[in-house]
Amino acid sequence: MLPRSEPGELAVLVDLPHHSGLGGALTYLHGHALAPGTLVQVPLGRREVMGIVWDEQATTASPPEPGSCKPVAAVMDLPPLSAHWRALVTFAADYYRRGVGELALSVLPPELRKATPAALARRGARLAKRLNRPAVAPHGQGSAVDGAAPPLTPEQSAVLQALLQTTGNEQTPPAGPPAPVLLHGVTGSGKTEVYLRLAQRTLAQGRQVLVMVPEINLTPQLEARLRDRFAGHTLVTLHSGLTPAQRVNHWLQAHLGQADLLLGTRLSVMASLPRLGLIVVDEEHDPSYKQQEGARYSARDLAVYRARLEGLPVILGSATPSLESWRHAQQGRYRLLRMPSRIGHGALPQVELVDLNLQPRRVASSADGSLLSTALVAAVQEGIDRGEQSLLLLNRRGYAPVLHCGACAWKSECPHCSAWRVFHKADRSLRCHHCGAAERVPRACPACGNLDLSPIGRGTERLEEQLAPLLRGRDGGPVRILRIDADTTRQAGSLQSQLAQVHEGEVDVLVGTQMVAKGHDFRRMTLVAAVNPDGALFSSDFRAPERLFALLMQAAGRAGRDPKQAARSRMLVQTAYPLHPLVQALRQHDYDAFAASQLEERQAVGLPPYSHLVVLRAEARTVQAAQAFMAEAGAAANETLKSLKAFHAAQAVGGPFGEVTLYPAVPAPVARVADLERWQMLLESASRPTLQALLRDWSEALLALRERHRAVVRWALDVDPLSL
DNA sequence: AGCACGCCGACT
DNA sequence: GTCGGCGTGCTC
Repeated sequence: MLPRSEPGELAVLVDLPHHSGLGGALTYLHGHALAPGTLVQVPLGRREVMGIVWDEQATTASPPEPGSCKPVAAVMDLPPLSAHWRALVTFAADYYRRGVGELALSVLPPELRKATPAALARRGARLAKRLNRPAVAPHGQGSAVDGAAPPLTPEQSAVLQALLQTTGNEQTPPAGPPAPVLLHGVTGSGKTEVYLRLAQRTLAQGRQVLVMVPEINLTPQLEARLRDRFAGHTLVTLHSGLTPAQRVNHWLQAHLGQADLLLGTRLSVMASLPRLGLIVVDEEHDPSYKQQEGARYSARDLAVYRARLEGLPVILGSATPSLESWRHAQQGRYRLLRMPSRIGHGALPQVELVDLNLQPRRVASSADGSLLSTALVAAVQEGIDRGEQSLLLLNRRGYAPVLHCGACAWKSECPHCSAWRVFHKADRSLRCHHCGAAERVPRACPACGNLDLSPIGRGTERLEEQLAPLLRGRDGGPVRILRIDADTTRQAGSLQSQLAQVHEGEVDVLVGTQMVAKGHDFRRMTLVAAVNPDGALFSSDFRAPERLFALLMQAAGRAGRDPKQAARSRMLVQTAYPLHPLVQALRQHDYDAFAASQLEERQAVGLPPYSHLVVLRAEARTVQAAQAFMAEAGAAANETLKSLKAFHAAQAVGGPFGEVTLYPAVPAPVARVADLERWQMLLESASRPTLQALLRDWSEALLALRERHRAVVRWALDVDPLSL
């Protein structure tokens, strides 16, 4: 039992990395007690930093010498962060193996962390002034009121009816915390209206609503719709695209309870919402909910945890649920509600397979045999002739993925990465998509001087170029092709303006990467084509098929959104594997069949959701350094596992001890990036508690390896990794 | 992580 | 003679 702290001592979290040895709270002095969750400024070394008063806890490291504690420098005039918020942060830090202080401070807006009490007071005054000004309707007439809700379809009614039973209502409050709901609704089935109705009820109860989306820039319609429907309420957004000032203002409005709705990306799951009453996670399958650096949390999983913690309803919505959520629903841990039909008479587009094995006459082919089939070109032309639009999907930007010398077999290898540099014709450059290194395309082969360098394979640039001469515009003029990918949308606002062109009908054919497959409501789109999806069918990444299926289902949803055109809307899939279960399921729009086949495969080899994974990733200057670190880390894991087993046997309590499999360290799929060798080691267990118990001890042991492995530039644990 | 202190090369 | 490279170490 640790001695109780002296009166006047406070536990305060500051942003120190986990490896500093000061992962927990530090002790500071203050004249009187401060409520946990209070923001304070404290001296730390030679600087002054933001800290959060924390609950007294046994893990608080005692100061090296009594009497060496410094006093709190300033107390921020802000309501303390709630016990719920603190519990969420504590859980996330523990589960994802990060320092509590590091995590807690990292989820505050950066501008808030730099703020002084005076600056915060100024901001607060400005926000209060804005709040007192009456909300104004679009044309300045009186207070804004919420917009009218459209009538519900029978399917929406049924789902809402079921949901109201789950979430209770004024007359019959629910018994116990409501189970998470998985809303499986095809694109265009009207999931959003269900969210809106639930939000309406929650707002009417005087509570806040959190709506999460994968990427806010890709779904401007949702924000517009929420603002329109809830014009009488305050909506704020939270995402990394905001200016620092906007971000802190929006965060404060949520924290102060001034905002009724928060629409945001994954980082908003950690927002402070004192009156929170409902969480919606739209497109719950989307990989962008998983943070890929720092604390690698899954915002979807944390949303479910937060809802349970606070006893709130949470709705996960998707047309192609993640297999994790799907399994939970099948096991009855989540409640499954379904919306299988499209609103109005809109049918999902007819999916037609173009069997590349049966395509002898290639309209355009490139060196590696990838091609544009006559069927595809004809379908696009038909659309143009009717004044409709087509979308061609190719998940590869640039002109060609590699440049090749026919004389000496030189290839455009990146000098810093184990990857090819991509040929970008637009600016005549060779660019590495991993480290960003760019160089002008050489005139001649750097190895042998041969002048004849040929591009191999095809990216969006080349597709655009090859397509143009094969099509003619509606009035006999040139066809209007627009390419949208990360290269054409680098500038701020360019994505919006390019999308506007499509909406205005100034484009016949849209060529793009997956970024155009998400969410956009293209009214004139009647054809969607997947040009070359086969790569993902046999990828080494076990989640590649799941991602491909979601992408293609989502892409299919882009076609036929106008019910008048829905009947003749099509999706073309060029594939050499027309009998592949994924392709067959796609053809039938059959998510259930796809999920069943995938789950069967996953179960057979013991992959998620039938097991839980943790990956240790490390980057080092040399292969030897990476391997040496991995060897010691692996030995430490085995040690930890052994003592854990012994402890479990001695205790002779609890359930059976879950087995943990430790796989040998292997190079990452792209083994070298920016001159750093990347290695990884996988741990797998069917028992999450066992894996977590192992992780708690192992991660501490890993910290001790730091000094002896200075050559390892960085390493990190990835709990529940999305890609291996 | 910051931000020190701490010892060795080219310059106002 | 100083400015500055990043190695090592500490922060209640």
